[in-house]
Amino acid sequence: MTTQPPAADGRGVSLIDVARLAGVSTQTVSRVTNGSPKVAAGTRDAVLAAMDSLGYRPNSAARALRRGSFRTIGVIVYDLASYGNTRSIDALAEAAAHRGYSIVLNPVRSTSESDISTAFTHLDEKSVDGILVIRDEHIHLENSTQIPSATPVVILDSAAPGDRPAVDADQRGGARQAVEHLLDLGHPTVHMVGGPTTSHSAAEREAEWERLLRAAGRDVPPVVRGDWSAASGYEAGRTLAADPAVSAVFSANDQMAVGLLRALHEAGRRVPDDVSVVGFDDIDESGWLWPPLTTVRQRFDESGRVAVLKLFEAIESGRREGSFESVPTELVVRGSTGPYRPRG
Amino acid sequence: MTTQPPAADGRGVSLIDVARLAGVSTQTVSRVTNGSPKVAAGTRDAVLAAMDSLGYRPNSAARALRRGSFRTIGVIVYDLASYGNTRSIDALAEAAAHRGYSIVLNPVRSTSESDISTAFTHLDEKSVDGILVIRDEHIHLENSTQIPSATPVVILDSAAPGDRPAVDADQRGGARQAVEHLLDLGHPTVHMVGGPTTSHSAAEREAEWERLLRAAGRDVPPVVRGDWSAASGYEAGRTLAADPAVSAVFSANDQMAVGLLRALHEAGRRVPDDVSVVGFDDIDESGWLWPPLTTVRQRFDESGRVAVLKLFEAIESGRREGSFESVPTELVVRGSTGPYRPRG
DNA sequence: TGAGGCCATGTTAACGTCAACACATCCGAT
DNA sequence: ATCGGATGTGTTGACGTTAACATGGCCTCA
Repeated sequence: MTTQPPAADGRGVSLIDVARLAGVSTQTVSRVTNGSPKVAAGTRDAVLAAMDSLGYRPNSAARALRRGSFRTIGVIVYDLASYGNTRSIDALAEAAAHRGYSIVLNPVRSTSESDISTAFTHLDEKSVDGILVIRDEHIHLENSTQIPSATPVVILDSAAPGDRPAVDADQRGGARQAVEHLLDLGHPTVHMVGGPTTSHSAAEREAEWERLLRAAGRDVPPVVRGDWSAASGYEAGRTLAADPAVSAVFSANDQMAVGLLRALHEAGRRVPDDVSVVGFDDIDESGWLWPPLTTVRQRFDESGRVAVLKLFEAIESGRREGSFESVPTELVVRGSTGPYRPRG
Repeated sequence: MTTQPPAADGRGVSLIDVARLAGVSTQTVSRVTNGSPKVAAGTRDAVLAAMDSLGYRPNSAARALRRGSFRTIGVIVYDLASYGNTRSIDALAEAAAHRGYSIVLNPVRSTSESDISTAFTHLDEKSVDGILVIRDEHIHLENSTQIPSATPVVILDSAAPGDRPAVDADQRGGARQAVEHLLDLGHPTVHMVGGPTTSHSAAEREAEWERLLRAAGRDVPPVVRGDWSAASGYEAGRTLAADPAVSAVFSANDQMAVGLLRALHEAGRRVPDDVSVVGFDDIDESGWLWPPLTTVRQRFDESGRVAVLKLFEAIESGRREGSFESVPTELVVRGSTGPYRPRG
């Protein structure tokens, strides 16, 4: 029952100790820990008993050295503190743990080549079995000779260059849900608060928004651009609030929508009576803002899960090229959107 | 310039290859990688050149096996998706990376003994050099024989049992800043939206709130309790909005304050004219809510940094007992608080 | 001029695990 | 009786690195 203190001597208990106590060879002990069928029941029990009384734990460093794999996947993430990324990582870590893998976290500050290379090098040294890159910008892996060709890489949150496997939310589909919802409510057109130009998802959302407006023969007003922050949403909101033609706004994320709502309030434009607002992400607060925010929910956890599965697939199959997988979004209608009412 | 593909054969390049190419012994190469001073400049250059042309990367599994340390610290976190924890982890990872350590992430779902034990066991097998536990509840490490006594543990976010080193924001000080701010504004008393009873920080904030009210000879109204979520804040807000005596509310976190604001809006109680609200945390959105939220800012990044430093200290000194460190908070006054105005 | 010491380098062995092979049994089929 | 083939177990060596010790050359100082 493992209540023993971990052996008087400072060092850990090894296969040898267990083998000695059980009166077998180390190889037999190894077979037991790895669940080999070629062990007699009696022997197995004796070994298990010995392991238990000694409090034996396999040493994964030795294991890793021996088999070249550490049962570990490296995660390179550019903005750990963002809502979605955290969600994805949480789900991803669980999925990985479920398979007996651990996560080595590697937050990267800047986009610079050298930072990325360093991260890859670092992970390579750790003998990770695969690498997951969470990144909403276009990634130049081409230059990264740092990635040993043997290590599979999956990109999360962005289209991947070349033929690498990638996972992303269905940005286009989500934007479509948002824009169609607003058009269905009778709004003559939809204004857009866009994300930063470097962002892949921002570009996708905008492209789809524009495509739909054109397809419906509506005006395509200029994009008011933010940087994802609530502060930038507020700025955008001040601009939009000043324009009486604005009756519906699609914000590329919820945080900017928060600032947007405040700007509209301050300008005396009521939501949703005067202006309807749709966000993107469905962060925790969205449903409890005033008014509660209609938004496009991303299944971040699902993305994380899918990404790990793809990675395992690559690890196991040894294949390096891969397909793109898109995770569906869902429109959540709340109080911030309503039917179009001409000014009067 | 490492543009070479990593050697035609599948396996990695080892010390032996480098040594052979440079015409020295493996030990000398090892000394170079570890920056030993006892290497002649000429030899060092030759070795570096060889490493470079071969694209050599040290194998950390072998290293770990040899020296029993993996230059890795394990992080056990109970709620990865929470704003503060993410911030802390981000800062902590950077501080660790700075010292050449990596982070193994170990999110834990439940509080159950077995879950915790599993996490510890898992990390122990990974030969981590230290463990950081991020947890806002009281932790029963006593029962965890799983922790090898050799591995230092630092607790972040909570008082630690026994004499283990711990780091936490100055919960009491933060609560004091909030309550004193409201009393200074002339409010006869301060109502409180509390966090879950299991939470350490919630308890601290409440205790201080109560202490201050008593010290000032004010009424101590019953705590309206939430679970940190905006949804629960909304519920709490409905209760408080119905009570005309409520003129100032201290919410144990910002998320609940979001829901609280909405409930007050809906009930027609204006903020800050009728009711002042103070939150805790200073999440990204707080400054852009309507009205912008006065709140107590936690320096999550600082907490993370301090925790790693403490851990390194423990790793290096070998000492296991440790002190408690508290990270100061800061009151951020915004639009949600104003002077007391008797109803009328 | 020789003793002592420092310096740069090499040699050996070991960290804990597991794959590959070798070797006993024991079984049933010829 | 003999052989082929399971079945369970032991032996050997290697994964890549580094600590500990060994060596040989050169410098300094008495």
